[in-house]
Amino acid sequence: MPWPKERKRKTRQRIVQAAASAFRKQGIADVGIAELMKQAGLTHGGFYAHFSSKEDLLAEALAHASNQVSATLRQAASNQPSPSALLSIADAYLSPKHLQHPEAGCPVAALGPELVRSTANVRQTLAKGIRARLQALVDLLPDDLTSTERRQLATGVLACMLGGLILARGLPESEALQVVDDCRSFLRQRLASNR
Amino acid sequence: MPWPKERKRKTRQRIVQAAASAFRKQGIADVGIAELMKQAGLTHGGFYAHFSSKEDLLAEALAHASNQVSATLRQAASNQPSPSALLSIADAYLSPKHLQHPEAGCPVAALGPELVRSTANVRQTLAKGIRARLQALVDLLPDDLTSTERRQLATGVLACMLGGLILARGLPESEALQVVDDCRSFLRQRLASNR
DNA sequence: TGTACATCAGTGAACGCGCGTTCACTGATGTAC
DNA sequence: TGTACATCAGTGAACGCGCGTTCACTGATGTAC
Repeated sequence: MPWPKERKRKTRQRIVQAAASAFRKQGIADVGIAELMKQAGLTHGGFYAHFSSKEDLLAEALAHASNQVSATLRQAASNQPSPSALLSIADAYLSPKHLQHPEAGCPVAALGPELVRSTANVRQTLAKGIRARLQALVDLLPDDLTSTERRQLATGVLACMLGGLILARGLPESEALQVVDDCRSFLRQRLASNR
Repeated sequence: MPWPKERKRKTRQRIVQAAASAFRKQGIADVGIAELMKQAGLTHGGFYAHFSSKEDLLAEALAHASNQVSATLRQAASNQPSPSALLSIADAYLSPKHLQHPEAGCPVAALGPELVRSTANVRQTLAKGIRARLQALVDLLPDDLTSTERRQLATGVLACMLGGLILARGLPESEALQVVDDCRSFLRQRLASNR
């Protein structure tokens, strides 16, 4: 083993991070391997020492972005009592910051439809991410609801968060801020009635 | 005027229709001009007699798809009293048919994030479509609500519809059907309380 | 009524470009002796 | 302790391909006389 074993892992991680940002910012088709490798401080030829193809990297970048966002949302919910934990998550998701920074935000909002059309490997990673997000929300709901009620509530709230962000990004800034605010109000009222 | 003036208009319309389907089905980058023209029964060179660029066509195809979906949803709401009109629209939007046929469905659900990254012309068309959709929902809400309440309700419902469909398309079929059903239940309960 | 002409939607070869991928090579490092 | 060697992450030129766009040309049609 001529090179430190850690070095390759770190390089790979740099590529994945660059890819996770670039894909979310520019879309999958508009990001080139050469550009990505340059961002990681390398030349394009070395790419295939780490990944078998662009799609292969995409799946890893997606998983990375999903985990990143999950962690952020988990933190937003921490130390909040059950009903307002969901609201805190919605507030974080529907924030101006998230609206304006797709490259650091939810990969489903930034790339969802493109990912659906991708390879089986990418689609499986996407499905895994969605299931994890749904489960995380379900786990935050109080025990006195039935599991069906919790699933419906979690699904509806997540759908509204995702759709609200995508709608907002399709509008000029002032209208976009109005849309995310309106979605927050909508969810606040829905969750106040608690079922 | 050597050729019937109607002929060019009809040919153009055929290209727009083919593009509207193909873009929603395969994404913008994966649809080629040559393939599109073939679907319209023409060869690729003739494209530029009708459009100045692929982006130009995209804007028109988007407008076409938006109008198409608006008409479908308007029909779903027709003859329904005010509260259930919104629910009828949600049921149509969150239907298995819409889930399985992005090529004939909502262009925001099929292409939203890609459109946001596109040219100013395309983004303006997208914004116009979103505003029209929001306004259509607002107009269906009863007059005894304030305009703020109506806007928040319409925005929240539309966001949930859009997000629910995108989430569902990221999952295998049986889970996808569960997600759209759960969103419908979520909205039914939200709209039952009427604010 | 018939014929020469102008128009322009549509044809199909060609161009230029960028991208994903391949491959022969390099050179920094850990190991064997 | 020092030196020859094996490894393999990373380099950079090259390949092949597909795509958006251009352009000289065609031929079906309406119009002028």
